[in-house]
Amino acid sequence: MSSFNPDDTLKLSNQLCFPLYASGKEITRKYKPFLDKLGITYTQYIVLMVLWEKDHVSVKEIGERLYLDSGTLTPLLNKLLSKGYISKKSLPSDNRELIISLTKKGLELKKEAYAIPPQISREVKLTKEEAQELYRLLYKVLEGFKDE
Amino acid sequence: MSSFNPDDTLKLSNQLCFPLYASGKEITRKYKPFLDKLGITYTQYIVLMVLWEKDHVSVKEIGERLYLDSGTLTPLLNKLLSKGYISKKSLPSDNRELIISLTKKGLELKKEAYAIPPQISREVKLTKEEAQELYRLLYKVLEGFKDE
DNA sequence: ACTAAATAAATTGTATACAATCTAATTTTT
DNA sequence: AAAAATTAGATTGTATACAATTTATTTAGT
Repeated sequence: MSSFNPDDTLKLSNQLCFPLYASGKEITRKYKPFLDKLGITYTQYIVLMVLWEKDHVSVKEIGERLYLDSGTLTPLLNKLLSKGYISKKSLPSDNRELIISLTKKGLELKKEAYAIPPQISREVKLTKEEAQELYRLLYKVLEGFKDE
Repeated sequence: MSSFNPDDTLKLSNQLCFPLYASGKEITRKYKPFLDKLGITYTQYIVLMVLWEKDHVSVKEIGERLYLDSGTLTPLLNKLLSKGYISKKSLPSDNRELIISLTKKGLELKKEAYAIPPQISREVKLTKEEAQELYRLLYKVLEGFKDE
């Protein structure tokens, strides 16, 4: 019978946080070789994914979708702007809001991105059922964080 | 019957990568208020966790354990050094290796860290079974990445 | 023993992240 | 309507991350 040892709670192997942190970091690293070919980073890629799904959105909405704040998004959007993938214009009805839109070049990049997700999936060694369960649990964690 | 639409693969909601990335980011953010009280960051905390579990390890071993490279660890270890939590000395049998050890202050910090994991667990709205399954799946992802 | 290859950290350069603060614009209160 | 509160982005400062390169040391091959 093993009794409770407070030391155990501080072992990496007993923490959910560490594998979450590490797998998040490692999976984005897996994207790098593919995204390098497109000349964008992972964070730039997910910003474009938001826009590919729904064009003309505010910085605030992008941030809410991706859990990123303006300190990250402002310089990142400037990079996407200078690369010619997006354009900015302020919302006439509320000049505080900055609306981000895809340029033709930004929209065309989507075609090149199609091939990436299946290649990443292949590197994730999970069955379809496991991947679905992981997906469900991760969103449950994320949703749970929103409350407090 | 819905036919396959290549657009769907590029939706955030269809990607495992995004919730991995986001939950990793968000859970470390949850640690911040607790770690602020100790005056350390999340990455510094997991480096200390490695040392609390096994003292006197090389930079390389810390990096392997945490999936971090020297570009991240070197400046971070210098911060822990200047805060007085660790000491450095090179391995006599191989001067390339830098051995990191806890100071008394670094060891004592462990007592203050005990209380943190249970408080984070409380914010993760998963049942014990779900948390275990998530843990298993995340490590399966991480292990799968090691191969290639 | 001597050179080539390999290894461990440090360094350099680029790109996030995010808290905290600031600024401008809009809304709410009074 | 004027003042106060709120909101959206931008800015500032600190701390990761990591690829690529460099340096010092060690090991392997001849």
